[in-house]
Amino acid sequence: MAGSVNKVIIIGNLGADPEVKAMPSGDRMAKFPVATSETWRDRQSGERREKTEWHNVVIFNENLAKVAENYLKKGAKVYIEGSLQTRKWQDQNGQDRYSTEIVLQKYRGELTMLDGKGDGGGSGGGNYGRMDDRSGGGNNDRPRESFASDTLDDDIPF
Amino acid sequence: MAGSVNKVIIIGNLGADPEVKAMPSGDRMAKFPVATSETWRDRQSGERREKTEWHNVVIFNENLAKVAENYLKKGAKVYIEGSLQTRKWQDQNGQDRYSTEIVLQKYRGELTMLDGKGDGGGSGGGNYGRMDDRSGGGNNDRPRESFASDTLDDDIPF
Amino acid sequence: MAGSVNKVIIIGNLGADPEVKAMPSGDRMAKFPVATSETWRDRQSGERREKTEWHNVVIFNENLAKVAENYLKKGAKVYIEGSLQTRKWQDQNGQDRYSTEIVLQKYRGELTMLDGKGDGGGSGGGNYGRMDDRSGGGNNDRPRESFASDTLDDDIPF
Amino acid sequence: MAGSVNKVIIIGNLGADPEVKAMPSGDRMAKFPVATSETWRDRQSGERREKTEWHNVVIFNENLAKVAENYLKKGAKVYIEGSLQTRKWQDQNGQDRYSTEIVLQKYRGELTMLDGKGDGGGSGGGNYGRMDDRSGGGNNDRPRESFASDTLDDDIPF
DNA sequence: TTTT
DNA sequence: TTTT
Repeated sequence: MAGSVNKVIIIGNLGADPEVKAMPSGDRMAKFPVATSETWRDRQSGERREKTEWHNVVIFNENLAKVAENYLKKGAKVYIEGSLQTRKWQDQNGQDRYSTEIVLQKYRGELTMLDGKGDGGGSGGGNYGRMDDRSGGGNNDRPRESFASDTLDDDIPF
Repeated sequence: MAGSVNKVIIIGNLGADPEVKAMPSGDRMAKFPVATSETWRDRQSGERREKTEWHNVVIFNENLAKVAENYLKKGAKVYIEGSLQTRKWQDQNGQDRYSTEIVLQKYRGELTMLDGKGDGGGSGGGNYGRMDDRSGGGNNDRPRESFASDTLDDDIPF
Repeated sequence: MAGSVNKVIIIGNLGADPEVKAMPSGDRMAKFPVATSETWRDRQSGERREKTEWHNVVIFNENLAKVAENYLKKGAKVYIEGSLQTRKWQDQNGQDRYSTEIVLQKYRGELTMLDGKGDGGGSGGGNYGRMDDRSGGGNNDRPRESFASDTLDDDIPF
Repeated sequence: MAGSVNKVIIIGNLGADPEVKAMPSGDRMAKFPVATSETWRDRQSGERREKTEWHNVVIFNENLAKVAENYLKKGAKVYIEGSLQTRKWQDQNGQDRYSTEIVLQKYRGELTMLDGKGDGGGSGGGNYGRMDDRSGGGNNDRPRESFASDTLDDDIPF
């Protein structure tokens, strides 16, 4: 279908440390749950109420998976931009089940840490602020920090 | 949780006519599936491939439900902005199941028709472009078209 | 034009305290600058580089203007969702000038504080997490905290 | 600054054919204006009113610039995702002026055509649906249609 | 299972 | 003028 868009933006907190696995290709992937919630005051009772939504975030992306592995942990607040995918699987009884996930594909999606924890000292220490992966296809073995140099063109006179 | 965001933006086509029902409150709700898809050329085989994702859209909103009822049908292209909600239900065997939906709450979310049906000229021709619901609480029985008058302040000198 | 969307999402830090003014209607408006920036390492020199972008945020919204007045100050990190507007004005020489702003209209837009500063104590203290204004037209004189009760329908069985 | 986001999403119509130029690097860039508008009915007079906003879109991206050159023309409806940049320049009197643009950097941003020109059936019909550029650094001289093969990983078992 |  |  021409002309479609599938985009999810969440800001929330990790409910658990990321699980990181190697995929058959050798690339790593990471998964973690993120909670978003809304609070409001019930009109009738005046009581405070809260509704929490849990999102499964799956990162198929070597570089962002490393970032998740190294910098994210339970409780961290993140900005995540990905797309929705519903995956079909079979339960133990052989019945079809479906899980909807927020997926950051290779070269797609963004992950930004929102905890003001800074860059942890060290000179020239890493800035892992906006971590989207546009490092390009092929072998990009430079450490993650450097690939941001691919994402902004510093030669163009705006 | 303070400081969370839960936002989905999709552009896609309705896979079926909207189902519209009255809720216990008397308000109408509408549901319909929307497909988004991506196409790419397989790197190995050179073949064109496509992956379609289906999204369940649920509108808890009297006015937008009417819009869906009156203007949307199978095949229509729409812009939808809502939030993700995973709903738990029991299947016929009493087992827990989960469905993730894109929900447009009362006073939240946007629905814009993208089919170029336009207003085709003519005076006062209907423009149903951006249909978000901000018609306010309480009884708003004016026809949907007029409630946009609540959403932009025409008195403010920018 | 049917079918258009005009949406800006920024996460950044206030460069100054909000300016709040009363409008002719008596409603308050608020303005403040927000900085976003990107850092990367220059491919040639290996030096760290940074580019900061400044955004003028203008809130035409009694409730969110109050929130800005009471809770935001220079340095605060915020999530802002609004729309782009370019405003024409005349400079001292009578020449046309244009300024582009991120505008949160009445009943439109969102403002979320991302500093983990919490709810500042007090019993049942306010949760000012997601602050979008959907409080409806007409007289809504309840304090800001309560209007969130309009934005989520707690009667609907999901 | 760690943790910032600068994102604009518009759906609107081109006000003119794209201007395409070669940059010093040899890459092409494209520029075009896009209109978004909102209509509403004036609360007092009952008259229909409309406010159109013009956005300058600038594409610093060889592949998307080609797409713009080859497929977009005045009147076309597009989905654009980019970031805000305010550029400083001097007018003929040497006075500083500022222009705010929606910029699609190299390897960043999305451009999707929303005119229902579709692929109209037929085998192998062109699909130019989602055109974001993630083709990677370096020379990517394959025709634009094929670079999408870089953007989705067809080897990963979801 | 997070956070406020 | 922010922030890291």
